[in-house]
Amino acid sequence: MEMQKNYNPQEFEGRIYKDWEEKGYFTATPNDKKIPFTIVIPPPNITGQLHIGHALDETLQDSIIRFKRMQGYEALWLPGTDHASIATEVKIVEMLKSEGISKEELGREGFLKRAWQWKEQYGGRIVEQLKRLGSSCDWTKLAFTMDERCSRAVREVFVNLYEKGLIYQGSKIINWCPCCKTALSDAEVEYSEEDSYFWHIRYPVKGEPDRFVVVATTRPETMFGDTAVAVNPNDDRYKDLIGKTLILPLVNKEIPVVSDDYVDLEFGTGCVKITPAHDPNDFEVGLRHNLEVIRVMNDDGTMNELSGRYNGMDRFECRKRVIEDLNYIGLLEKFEPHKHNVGHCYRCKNSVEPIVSKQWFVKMEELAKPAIEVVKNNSIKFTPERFTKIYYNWMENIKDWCISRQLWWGHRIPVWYCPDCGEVMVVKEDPTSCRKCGSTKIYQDEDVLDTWFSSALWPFSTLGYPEMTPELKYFYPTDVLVTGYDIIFFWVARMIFSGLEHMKRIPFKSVLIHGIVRDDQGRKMSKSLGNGIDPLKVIDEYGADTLRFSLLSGVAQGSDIRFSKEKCESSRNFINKMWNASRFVLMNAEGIEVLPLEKCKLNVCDKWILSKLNSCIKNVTLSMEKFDLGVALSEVHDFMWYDFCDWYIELTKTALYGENQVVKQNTVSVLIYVLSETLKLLHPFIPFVTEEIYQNLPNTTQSIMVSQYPKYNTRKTYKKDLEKMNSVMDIIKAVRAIKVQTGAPNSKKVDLLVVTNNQKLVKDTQNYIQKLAGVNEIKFVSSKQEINEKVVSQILNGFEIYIPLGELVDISKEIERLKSELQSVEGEIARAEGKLKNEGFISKAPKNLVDAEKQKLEKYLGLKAKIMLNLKEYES
RNA sequence: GGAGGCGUAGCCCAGUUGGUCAGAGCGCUUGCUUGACAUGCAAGAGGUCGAUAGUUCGAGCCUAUUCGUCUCCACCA
Repeated sequence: MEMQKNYNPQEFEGRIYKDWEEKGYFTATPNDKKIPFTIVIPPPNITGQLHIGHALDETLQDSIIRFKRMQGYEALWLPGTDHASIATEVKIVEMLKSEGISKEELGREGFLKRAWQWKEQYGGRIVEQLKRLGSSCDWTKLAFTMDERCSRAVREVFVNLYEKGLIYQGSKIINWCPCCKTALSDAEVEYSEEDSYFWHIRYPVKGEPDRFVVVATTRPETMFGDTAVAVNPNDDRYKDLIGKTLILPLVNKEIPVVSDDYVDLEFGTGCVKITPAHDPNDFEVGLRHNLEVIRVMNDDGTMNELSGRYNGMDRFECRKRVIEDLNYIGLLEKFEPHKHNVGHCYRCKNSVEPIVSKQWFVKMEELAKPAIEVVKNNSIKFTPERFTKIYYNWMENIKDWCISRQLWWGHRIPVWYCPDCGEVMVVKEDPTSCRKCGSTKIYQDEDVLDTWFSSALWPFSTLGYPEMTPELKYFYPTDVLVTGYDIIFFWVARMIFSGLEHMKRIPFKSVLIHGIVRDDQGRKMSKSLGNGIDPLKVIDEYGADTLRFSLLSGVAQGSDIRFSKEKCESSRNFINKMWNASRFVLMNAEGIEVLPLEKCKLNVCDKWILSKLNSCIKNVTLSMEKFDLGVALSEVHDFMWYDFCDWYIELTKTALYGENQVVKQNTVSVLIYVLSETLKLLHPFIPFVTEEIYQNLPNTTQSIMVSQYPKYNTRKTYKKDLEKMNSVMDIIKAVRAIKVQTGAPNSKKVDLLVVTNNQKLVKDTQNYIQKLAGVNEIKFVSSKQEINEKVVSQILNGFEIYIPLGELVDISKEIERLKSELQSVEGEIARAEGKLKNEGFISKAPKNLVDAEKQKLEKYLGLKAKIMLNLKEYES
């Protein structure tokens, strides 16, 4: 099979993926002879399609799972999608709106029908996109957070927690989104600083004309819900007011003045209006003082009948009107600009209202303790480690989790009420009648669960929980969870306490945190900026491997990465380089029987590249084990390009273009071996192209996907040959440099005079020196003095090389170079001497270091002498 | 208010436990169609590692302070 000149991914990526899939390579089954390695995918939301951030997440996971699979683990990457309750519902409502329908018009049943259609469409699309990325997911286990399996798990968990008293219903202050008309958990609120005003309002004191208490507020529209004004008990200004009664303006309601430590003397006026129904702190104050909780706002953000004449008005309109009216009646003392943080719904971005509402909660205190413990005792490790602090911070200050949502798309809360006898049934199977009185009029709770309630169970619900299936037994706990730092609270933390509570075991051993993908200017990708990158377009243009390479190259754990066209291009260039190197190897291997390495006679170059390969394997494996994929990738990249292509391939040309068939066969065999091993190292990162090339190698019998990952072998490091080749390479580089610096034409071949006591090495490798450095004839001389003509020189470690000037034109440049070299050598000498003169260094530094320094000094002194000698000669 | 990240070549970033680590890529300069590759090859230029002080025989790496920048958490009405 003929390889094309340039790498062209479109030709093979689709075909290869299909082939893998058909052969069943992605499927993992419990196997006692193998060790399991499991990753569950962070299920993408079915709200739309995959973005570049997903591509990063999936590429990391796929690379890890492919690595482990090749290492011989029973590697399972379990795929799936998330119903994303509120996010999807928002999208569907938008879609309906464009059709001119509201969700209420459609009704719950009709709405859910549309939602499932949506799920089919977008869920399917996401799966296709994952496949195009090359994801080696076990599709036979594809899950969805609302499928039968996961729903059963949700039901089981809810009932268990309820029966333990860890789920309860209560009226508390929650975050309410008036736009989505649902409660939100604390984590679902995003705060941002906004310019507003601090309004100072006079509340008249009852029975004392012209006396006012001035309260400062940012939310005057909630004043109708005020049930007290609080002052600090130690505030001398207001001591006499405590216990008195105030008249709430505009509605002329009587409210007391209470004292509470919560009030800060320094802030505002020192008097705080207390609105228990609309502020979390006020709610607490209200509890302490037994205050009435008066809710003045409707679910949609309009004012209700308790707000008097403002009834029905939107909250912001009401704020404006209240201020105007207070001003009109002279009760607005003043207002000043004020910046404060306002909470917004993480889905629709509208500002949320703290509101008292009856909701379902999970009691967190007991669940959090063991979840903290498993991280403290290292059962679960965060990479990078600094995220453990963020985790502790959240877990240690956690409040009860509001899990009910006033939405339709999601897991409906498994609670049934009996209107006849008031029985509440929390059960695993849908009941048809009241278990107490037998009434059939029972009805189910209208609300659904927070979408994260089901995601929290993902590592075990997908494997069969509550049933102890063979899969659950074998693959749980999973090994690594790969995700962005943005969902540590939403998801990672909740999976940890859920796993511990329901499985009695951690859900995963380590958490690999990555950052977000930014654009080429370092900006976050966003719809408003329009700077989003569609991974599919990148695949269309460059291929999936290039996309993957770009995402992985330079990923440092936990930090954000930039994505740019330049990056894509340099990734593609690398793959193209590798492609062509392979093409070279294959062209030369044609018609030659490839020998196993053991039967090859290895020369110094072969041993050198094998040693380099060996240490590359060691380093790459080490980095992979640490999930440091960026480092691992750059390690193979460097080996492939700088060692294999730039040096080894060039070195083999003397053999390949020579006449000796045995040497040729040996060389081809080594080339094939090294290439094949390198392809394996690269396969987890760029699976398609490595497979395509691998299939073209002679003697390939299987897919590279299921081949064995290269292993480090101490016997395959040839230390002496490494040293020899370093010398040879030094000589070649020196000759090249001299030629360039003296302005010799590239095509011009030069003679080379060498002073050395290691003539054998030069003789053994003279073919390479001649070919790679453009050298004509190599002669040995005993010393510089023996040379009669004008030469340019280079002093190396153990070698002095001289090139007769001949027609080489410009030696002034060489003099310049020598001078600057002299300068740096003198610098080194000064540094070494300084160190060695330092008593502290001699006595306290390790001995080998001191010795090394002494040797260095000697070496540089010798170098200096020779450089000066040469300089003197040129200048004469 | 609390916590954390980052600040190294023109740009974007690597630098494991302090001692050949001052590095890669892109860009730049010079020269090359050298029988795999111009998506390439060869040779170069370019940085007092944000600032200051300290610990140490020795600091990009440790400590303190400071400046700049970004992020997360809390949310004093």
